[in-house]
Amino acid sequence: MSALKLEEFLPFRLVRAADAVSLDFAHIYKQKHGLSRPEWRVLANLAELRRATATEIGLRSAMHKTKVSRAVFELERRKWLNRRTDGSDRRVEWLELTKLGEAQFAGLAALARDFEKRLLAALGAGATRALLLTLRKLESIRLSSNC
Amino acid sequence: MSALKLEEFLPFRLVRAADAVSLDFAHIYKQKHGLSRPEWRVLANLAELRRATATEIGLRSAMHKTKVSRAVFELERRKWLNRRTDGSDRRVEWLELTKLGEAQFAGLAALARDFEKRLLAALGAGATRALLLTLRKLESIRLSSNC
DNA sequence: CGTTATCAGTTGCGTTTGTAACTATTGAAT
DNA sequence: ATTCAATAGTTACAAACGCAACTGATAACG
Repeated sequence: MSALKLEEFLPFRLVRAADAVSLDFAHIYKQKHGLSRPEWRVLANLAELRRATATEIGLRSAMHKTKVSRAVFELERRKWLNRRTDGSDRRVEWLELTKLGEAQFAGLAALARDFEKRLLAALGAGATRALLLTLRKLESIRLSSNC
Repeated sequence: MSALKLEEFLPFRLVRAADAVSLDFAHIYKQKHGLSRPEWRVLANLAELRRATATEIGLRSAMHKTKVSRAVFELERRKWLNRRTDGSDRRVEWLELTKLGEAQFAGLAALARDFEKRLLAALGAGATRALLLTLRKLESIRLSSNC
């Protein structure tokens, strides 16, 4: 009657798969550098953007601003990034990696690309492309009526 | 050099999409019944299995046993489920939904199926099937060397 | 201008989480 | 039989989290 097949229910399956894969990868940056996931994300975003604000990073990676704030604080403490207040709007702080931060990231990025390569090999190029497309579609849909 | 395109990096994309979809759905059971995600999961598993142990539920939904333990406690407090110690192995506790629990679940399951239907409509049947298959493949792969 | 709203980012605080240690029970080994 | 390992589940504690309230700064509007 009220049957709901959990194994075919996307919210459930997505979270379980995402947890599995991301925990698997998290093992790399946690083990090797003691980074948390928010810290890894800030690092990766900053490596890609060269220069960004905390808000920007939060938007791109769907992280709460307090998470970003704390991750930035920790990376700054490690001297992996530095912040500079914007000249024309002193609310804004521009973040960028230090030489040290870039170097640390380079090592991690190599591991990430390797991980990526193995995923691609396991799934196949077509399925991977299709997956990325489907994920984008999923993100663009807002189904329940939460504001 | 050390470029890593985050938007094409699966661990990142999977988590972000899963967060979006599951938060979207979580809105339903949080708003309507004040359930947490672990609680919802225990409820759904139990509705499907009719009878299960906490360990079993933890395995099926990849939840830490303390999470399951606390969710079970809360659902028992609400009298949505009851536990009975196994006759031949008194370590094991069999869980099952009460009439109340089943009734509450029935309402939620209807909303879940509706949510599911809208997802299916948005993605298409083929893409949905492909997604589920790909997710299964992802879960079966263990890439990094974490034991 | 002066008031009010808005925005970037931080911090206080209660809640949720995972780790590790614990209880209780059963199975295995000598 | 006695000891040791393994298992189901709970609990204590510290870390991580999100919300709401805050500071400081700019923009918008009368």
